[in-house]
Amino acid sequence: MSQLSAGCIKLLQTADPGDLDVFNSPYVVQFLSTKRVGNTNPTASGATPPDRYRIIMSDGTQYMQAMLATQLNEMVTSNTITKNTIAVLEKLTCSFVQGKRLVVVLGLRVLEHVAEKIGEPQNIDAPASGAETATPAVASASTSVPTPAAASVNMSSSSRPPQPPPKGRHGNIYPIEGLSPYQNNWTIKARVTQKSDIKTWSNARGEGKLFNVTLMDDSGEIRGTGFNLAVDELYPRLEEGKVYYISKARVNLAKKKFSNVNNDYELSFERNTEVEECHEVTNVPTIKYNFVPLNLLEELNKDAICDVIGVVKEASPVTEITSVKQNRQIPKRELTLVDKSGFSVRMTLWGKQAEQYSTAESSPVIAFKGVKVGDFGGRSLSMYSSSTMHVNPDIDECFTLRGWYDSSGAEQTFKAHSMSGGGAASGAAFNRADIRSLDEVKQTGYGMPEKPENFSARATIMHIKADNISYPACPTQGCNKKVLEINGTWRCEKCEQSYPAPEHRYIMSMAVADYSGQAWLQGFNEVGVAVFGMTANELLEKKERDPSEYNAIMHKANCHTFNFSCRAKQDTYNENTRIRYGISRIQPLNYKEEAIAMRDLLYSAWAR
DNA sequence: CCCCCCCC
Repeated sequence: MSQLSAGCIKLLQTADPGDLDVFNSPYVVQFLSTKRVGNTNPTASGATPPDRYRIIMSDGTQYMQAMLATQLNEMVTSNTITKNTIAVLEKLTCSFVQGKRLVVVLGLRVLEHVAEKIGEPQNIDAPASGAETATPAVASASTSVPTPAAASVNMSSSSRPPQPPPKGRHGNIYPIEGLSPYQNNWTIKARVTQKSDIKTWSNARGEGKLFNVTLMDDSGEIRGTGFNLAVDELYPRLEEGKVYYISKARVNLAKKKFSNVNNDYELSFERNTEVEECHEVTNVPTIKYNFVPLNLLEELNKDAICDVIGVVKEASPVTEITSVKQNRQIPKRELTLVDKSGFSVRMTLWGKQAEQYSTAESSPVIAFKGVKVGDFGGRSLSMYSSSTMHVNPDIDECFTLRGWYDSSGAEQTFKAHSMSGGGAASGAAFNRADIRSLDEVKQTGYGMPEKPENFSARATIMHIKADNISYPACPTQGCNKKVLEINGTWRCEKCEQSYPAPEHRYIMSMAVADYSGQAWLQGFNEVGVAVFGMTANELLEKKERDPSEYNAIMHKANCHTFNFSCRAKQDTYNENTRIRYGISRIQPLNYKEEAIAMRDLLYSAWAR
């Protein structure tokens, strides 16, 4: 029988995600289970997303969860890998986002099938205390704790500063990790991996301007900030991507909650701070990425920070939004990114990033570091001012994507993260672990202060409003506009066309209840299709043919329980302000799935 | 000395 790579699970669970030596080593593991997860599509809205498999792999001592890349799904469906299969992992990727490590198996080779589990492996996750609190912002964690192995992959040498002692004035080259307020007379040799816009502020304590940079060497990274005069002096001189000797800056304690740079300290550039460009750039790593494939974005939590790379399929013009909170106009631009996973996702650029984005090249590959995961339309991405984007970076992933897109990707259609393709409905994915009771939603004023809020609920239909259950809509794909009958044809004002017949679309208003109370939920076409199991055209036809059958269908729709993703939004109509609850997703209960989730919940409670 | 990261 094959020898499992004892200890590899611990390595995979603890290594720096950028440590290629760890994640490309040929570990021998045993699969304890393969489980299909997520993503059934009950609204009959068309394409089904690819299945994904979560696997449990063991080294005989410990086991951990991982995802199987979708291109390996066939190994599960064909039973090439099953429970107890022993295989060599040939390629893995690892992302680490908000305390949640995501290991994806990209390549493996089956060695043998055995009858039983080897050893008594323990769940490596079980006692993981402090996982959430460890590193709030993780994209940076990987860059800031490089192991020597990881550094050597990026650079020609794995040696660390301070050595060899550089010639001339830059005697004491310190590693960034070694900086503290107790050190003086240091010099760092670091690459600017990120430079912000110049920001101005004005508050009770005064006003001014500032900028920040992220500085990185192969020991770690640190944030540097320049205020006022230092902006004038240094902002033009520090360029993203270049390497500098920096000395005589002040080392302050970092306020961690405001920074996703993993360092206890940060630099403040002062009047006498010295900055000199360095042209001899060995030992100074370039940005390291932990790319999350676009199809796996829904594995990440809202507000997680991650790295992605994709082809820009579309780029909107710059528009301006009005930030209510800040009372100012902010330029923004939307990009649509796609990748080989077959998914597309929207990426929002802000401010200068939005304005300066070049549309000269039609479908560039762009690598993003440190972007925020949002839940608009299922999943969306947004840049922070600390995020970076690199167009056509000189890295393997970029070349791979370029080749794929030019040979086939450009012709492909892509799956969006949203269930409701129409765009009218939007909202977060259903989150079983975070179901709200209807009473809580009402009592705590979800959606109250003008800001729409998403929540998940599990509720049972009590009553469906029978009048105005649908409207005649434009049959043009994606239009959905109400059409008017004029002389026997149906006119769409938006498309400026007439059609022989409309396509009826549901506008559902229904009372639902859970153990805590009831609420009225509003839903569009997908909701009606899910509830009645037929299109609005079909339902109307039945109504006209046999009203009693229609009544029976309406009646039968009651008392069914669904998982809902809802959006609470304040709404004023006829001078009445109230909160309306829109359904962005509706899923019939899958009792097997629910039972498994409850079992897992019991197990996890028991494991603690 | 900022620390907001926005909108649909």
